[in-house]
Amino acid sequence: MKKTKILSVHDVAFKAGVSISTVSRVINGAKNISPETLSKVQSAIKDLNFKPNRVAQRLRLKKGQRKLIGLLVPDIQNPFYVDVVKGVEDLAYAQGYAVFMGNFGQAVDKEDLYLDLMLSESVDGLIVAPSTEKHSKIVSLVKNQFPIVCVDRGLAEIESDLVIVNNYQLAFDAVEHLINRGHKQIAYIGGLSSIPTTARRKQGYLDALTKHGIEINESLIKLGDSKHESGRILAAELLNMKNRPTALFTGNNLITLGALETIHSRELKIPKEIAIVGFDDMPWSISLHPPLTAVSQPGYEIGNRAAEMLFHRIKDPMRIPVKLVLSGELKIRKSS
Amino acid sequence: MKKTKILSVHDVAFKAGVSISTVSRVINGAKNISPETLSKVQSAIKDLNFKPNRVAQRLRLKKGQRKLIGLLVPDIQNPFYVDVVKGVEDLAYAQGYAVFMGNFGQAVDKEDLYLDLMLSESVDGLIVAPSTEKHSKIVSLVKNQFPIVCVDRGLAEIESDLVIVNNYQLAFDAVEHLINRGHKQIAYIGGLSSIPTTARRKQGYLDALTKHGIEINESLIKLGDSKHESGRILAAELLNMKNRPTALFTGNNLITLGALETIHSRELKIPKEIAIVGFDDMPWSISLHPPLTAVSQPGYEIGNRAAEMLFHRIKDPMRIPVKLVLSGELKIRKSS
DNA sequence: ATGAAAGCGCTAACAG
DNA sequence: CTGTTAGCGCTTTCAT
Repeated sequence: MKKTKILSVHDVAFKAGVSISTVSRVINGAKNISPETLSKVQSAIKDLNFKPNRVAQRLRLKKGQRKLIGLLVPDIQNPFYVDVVKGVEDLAYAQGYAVFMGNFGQAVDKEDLYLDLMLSESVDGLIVAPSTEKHSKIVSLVKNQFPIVCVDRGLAEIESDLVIVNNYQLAFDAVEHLINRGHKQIAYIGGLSSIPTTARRKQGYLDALTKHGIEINESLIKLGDSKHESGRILAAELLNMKNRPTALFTGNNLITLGALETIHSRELKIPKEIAIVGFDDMPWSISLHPPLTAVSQPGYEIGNRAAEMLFHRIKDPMRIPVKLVLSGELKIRKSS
Repeated sequence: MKKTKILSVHDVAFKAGVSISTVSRVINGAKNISPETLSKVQSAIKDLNFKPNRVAQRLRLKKGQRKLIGLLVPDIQNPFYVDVVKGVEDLAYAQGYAVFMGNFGQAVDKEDLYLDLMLSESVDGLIVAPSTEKHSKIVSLVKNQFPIVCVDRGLAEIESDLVIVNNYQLAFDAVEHLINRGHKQIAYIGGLSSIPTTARRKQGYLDALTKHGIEINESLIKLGDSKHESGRILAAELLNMKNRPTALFTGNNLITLGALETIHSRELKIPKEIAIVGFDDMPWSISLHPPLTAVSQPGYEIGNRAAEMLFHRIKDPMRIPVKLVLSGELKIRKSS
């Protein structure tokens, strides 16, 4: 039950018989230290099991040296973002960075709040999936050269580091695939209309239809909020139509799962009675009934490269913005 | 492109024509402030868009007042923990706490590292799912009255706040259900053997078998590492046996999904040729082929209550430890 | 090669 | 009711 006192450089200095600045020097691997002093201090640190207080360090250190980055994702329930998170976390970890994560669940006020939180925590930089293309806070940060890299979604009217996939083309391919399977009544269930990717994917859907001379039917386009629930409900609306679609193109992971729930609850046969291809692949897509045809995005890779880019930018805040487009893939399985 | 200077209480004080302590007072909602001073300072804060630096605040504040908690989860890829995280985050957010999250991917060294990181970040308390029942660092923290609440897994030889489900009983029920369906060759695919829940669930499995006079067959018990991959491989081993099991009880989410992948790749009919019930339910269990019978744990609730308990403990570090057992439920669907 | 001292931005006595 | 001052634990000149 003994109270573990909180140790400071003073304790180490005392134990090693040196000054606190010397302790600080060995912590930070300064070069001009005599071997004896070095080992004295090192063993004092080890004996005491001393760990420098990161809060104090961060307060003292300046921009770009604090070894902390922020990561702001829209929805941690979405497996795609989980992969992204893992991708950045792994690289950060490997480079000695800690990551402060915030999950804003598509709520704009929460997004802002987290943004403020991270700034107020003095992060060296930020990885963000902006909820809209013109998020003013984020835009002004990049304008002010604050290190930011965007993932999954970019910013309008300003260049920033960015890692994405080609949403438009991927959606186009997915829909064209459906058309090639003979479908003409193809519906699109998208996420929040304010989210850039929603629009891109929708455009891909639209253009694929147009290219093949299929008339756009607005009632076949449903935009919800990117969550499971919304996929479930919107799919139901679609399936309730007198002239209902024969195929569904679902705009993300969670929407797909929600739509699937509706389809199954009505015991519709996939793909006979209703075909479906989803944006975002999942580790268990193959275990679904039937195995799901899906657009696979390299989430882990996205996160990884984003972290890499951020570290570069932290080192050089003025370098020109880099836009990295990673490639996705349509995985054709049995649902289409 | 203008450089946004970093603001401090000084700037606000200057603008409002008061001293920094007054500014600090209004930030912290002190009571003895004249109305005029208050409004002067408030508008200065608003005009400048000043946000106090949390790093400095935390350095200065003492234990229990820093409004930051740490959350350490084993595997963010596991949907169960995602729910827990959300549960914690939502309550923390509502109470004005920030949460520093670490995901250690079952790697003990990473777990330790994150633990150190959070302490060194001066968190007020910690919510942890300890990788083993006798994690020495965690044990010694609770011994030293550091506010900690464990989720999903407890500690041996010491009382601590704890939120769990009755893993033993739930596993027992699941297996008994399989027995009632006529199965005698029931296999168990568990996670890391060092994880407390793995043992509890295994014991439930064992006892259900014994109760019904079914002999334990050690070769039907496979312990892996709690991940998708391991479920896939272990299920394959099981299905390769000459005298293979007719039913699988899978120890968690990811293992279930992995096992399902193997089953489907061999085109085995569920539940005819192989039945399966999994520990952990998922939002899309119903969309699997066939809908999965699963033990449902209230992840969100677990996180929520854990956060609640932590806030209590932070306020009163000496109070007696509380153990909260939430109830789970066997959801019988079509895979068994 | 090492120590003394200033200061990061903030809060909390202590005065008045 | 408000201002002055002393640190929180650390890094970093500036001396020596």
